[in-house]
Amino acid sequence: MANLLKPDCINCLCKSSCFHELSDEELEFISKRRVEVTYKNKETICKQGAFAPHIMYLKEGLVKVYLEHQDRNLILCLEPPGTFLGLESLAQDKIFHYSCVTYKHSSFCLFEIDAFKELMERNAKFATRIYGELNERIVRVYDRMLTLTQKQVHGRVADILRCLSERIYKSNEFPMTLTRKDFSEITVMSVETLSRVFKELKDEGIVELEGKTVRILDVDKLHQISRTS
Amino acid sequence: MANLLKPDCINCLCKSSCFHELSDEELEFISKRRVEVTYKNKETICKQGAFAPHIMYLKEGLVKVYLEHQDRNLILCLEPPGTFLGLESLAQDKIFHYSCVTYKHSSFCLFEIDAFKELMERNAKFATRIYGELNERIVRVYDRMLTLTQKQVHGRVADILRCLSERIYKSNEFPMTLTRKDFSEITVMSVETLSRVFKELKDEGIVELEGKTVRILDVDKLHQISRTS
DNA sequence: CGCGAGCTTGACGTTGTTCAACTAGAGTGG
DNA sequence: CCACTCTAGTTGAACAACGTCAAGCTCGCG
Repeated sequence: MANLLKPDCINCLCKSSCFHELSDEELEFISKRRVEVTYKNKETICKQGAFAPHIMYLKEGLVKVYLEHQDRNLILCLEPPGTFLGLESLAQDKIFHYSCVTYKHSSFCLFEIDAFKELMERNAKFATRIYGELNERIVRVYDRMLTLTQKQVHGRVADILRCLSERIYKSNEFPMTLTRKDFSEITVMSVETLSRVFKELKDEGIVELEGKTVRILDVDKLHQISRTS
Repeated sequence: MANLLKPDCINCLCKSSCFHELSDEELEFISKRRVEVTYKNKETICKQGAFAPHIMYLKEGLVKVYLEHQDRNLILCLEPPGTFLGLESLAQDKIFHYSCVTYKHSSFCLFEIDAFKELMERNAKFATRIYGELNERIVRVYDRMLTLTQKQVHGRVADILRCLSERIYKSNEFPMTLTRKDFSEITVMSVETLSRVFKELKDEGIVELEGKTVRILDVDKLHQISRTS
């Protein structure tokens, strides 16, 4: 570790805004019950059904959160840096309710689940913030459910492109780290269908998909496709 | 009102178990910021996008929670008595994130949202219980998402029948208060397809659907259909 | 140069929707 | 009490959307 200062939650620059509610004493408490881990691409961060010993905070990278179902998976959402994973395991049974896998090299802070829970019970404002995090996720999942059940293939592809552009990378141009297989899993369609939809989007000049970058050329049309399914 | 005692949260027999965490003083506090309302069948309880002035607690009845999307709706879940509605509006913007409509005559307690929130900040154990309620919902929604995106029509119908039998009515025999239209909306398919699936389930002796009662005759087969899609 | 993974393309099959016709039962008015 | 209407439900046939299968392409890599 190049940094002379032992990293901790007090001085951390990438900590969640939820932690702003904590006193220095509380930050020190949680800092002592925290470890940092990095994962390579395609590594499993947590496994559906396994014990949940910690809450995970994604500092850097990109992960998919998914349910395992027979040979197919259902991707619940993608998560960019700055999000907690495993919050669903706090309340009931300390079992992971989903699996997570990295889409690229990613680093995490892991917090002992009991310490995290204790902090929530001690500090109501912190609890409220965490509540808000979970809440944001649930509202996003509602929306995703709408996309997957009510929209046709074009709308679904448009929605995921918008998600990557607006929520994950916050730019109209972003790297395509996902393979066609990944992307088809997220949009819940076959790779072949995805390929055909991409072709149409390219032909109509709505997106550029050359090499390893995606460029959204016509945001309005993409929105329109998203709306009109 | 036949009851001589003014109804309050302290003596209420159908209050949420979350309220067991509250002191008498806190119960009195929330009781004063509470009203009771009853709705007839098909009445709208809350409207997606509108201000959320209260948290709703379903004492008796049955409601559908759904997102509005163009001319079609996406039903997020059904809720039986004993559940809170509107918890998603606590954290962020005090806007209802979904609409709710009764499926039959239903009665609610409505709690002022700010009072509810204050209670959560004052009493961490109560907050934890409410957190748990939201959490249970999110996990259930994940599962529903799996059903709707990964299973074929037979599996989806089987899942909803199981939901009604196991979670809502807790019996293998229950009244069919839903119309075919309602049911098709829940299972996300056309009424015609639903009709055909019902016919097959009847023909195979798995369920009985005569008149206004549903009787599940072969639970194992229903589970199997649910699993094998 | 050959190999293989990831991607694309076309032909065809499956699933479920749509449209239209028909049926049964409930409610209404004469 | 009966004819009439209306709605909910059922059934069949045509059709659309998407998946599957198979073949071919492209590009990086040994």
